[in-house]
Amino acid sequence: MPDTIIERLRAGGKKLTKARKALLEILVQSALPMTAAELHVRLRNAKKPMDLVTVYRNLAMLHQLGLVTAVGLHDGQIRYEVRHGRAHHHHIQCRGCGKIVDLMLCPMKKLTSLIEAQTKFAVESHTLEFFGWCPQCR
Amino acid sequence: MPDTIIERLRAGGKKLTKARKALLEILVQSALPMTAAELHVRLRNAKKPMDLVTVYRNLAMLHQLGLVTAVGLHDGQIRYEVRHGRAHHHHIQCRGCGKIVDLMLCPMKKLTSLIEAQTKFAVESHTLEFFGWCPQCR
DNA sequence: CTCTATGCAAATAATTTGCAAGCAC
DNA sequence: GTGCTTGCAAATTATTTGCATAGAG
Repeated sequence: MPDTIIERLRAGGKKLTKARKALLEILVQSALPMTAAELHVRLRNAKKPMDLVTVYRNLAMLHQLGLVTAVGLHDGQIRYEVRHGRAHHHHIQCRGCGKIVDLMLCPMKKLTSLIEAQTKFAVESHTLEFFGWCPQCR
Repeated sequence: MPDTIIERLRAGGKKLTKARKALLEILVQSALPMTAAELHVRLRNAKKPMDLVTVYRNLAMLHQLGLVTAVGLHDGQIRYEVRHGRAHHHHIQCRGCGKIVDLMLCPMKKLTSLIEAQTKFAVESHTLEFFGWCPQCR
């Protein structure tokens, strides 16, 4: 778990509790974005049970500090993944089995300024997700 | 309300009830994607009240027929907009007031084939949403 | 007349809030 | 010790399901 995450927690006035450390460890090791419920189960399996409510609160806090990214795939659940130390990227999810795969590309850079000129919005972030059928499901 | 929407309803074995017609009229006239709750209120205001449950069922049905598109902006609600007769596009939403603006652009065409080659997925659709601050809120 | 559509009640699922006790610093 | 954290219970919000009646074709 990179030191900077802990530093940025502290910079935000947050404490590194045992529970929080366990959650961060799982999240850092996960290659793919996870839901609160998934984290809840993984914490229980790791013998570090944490109330689901606390998982939600920690994810919201980490999101506010900008340490995790919220990923909204269209199954009605919000997933989170650690942002620190990872290149900005997007995902593709299989319509059949729900599998998620990282896409290490993002063509949005140039578009952002175009959109800012067009709408006068100050663009802060974007989401880009693909949906389709994985090799096993098609 | 374009005839083709009604034709495609019928082609799907669906009936054009008064309630459904009122819902479609509001949805067609709306420039921006709407939630089930918003539609419920608008129908009530238009003196064509429809149970919220029925709104959900109609939106799900229209989505299955491919007549509406689901837009997932990150505030925990699904919005729908009529797809028929509109160019494929995306949205930007203000972090402050929640305002949504259409973006008439989509740079995904070339990317799709790149992603299909990279992941072996058959890409079916994608979502692309921007978030930022509108002129009034920044 | 047949089958879909609707309303109402109730059930789920995801997420949030209130409050008292616990732990990090 | 002081204030952020956590767990537990309960409340909210979004959405879905069951069932009997109403309406379209």
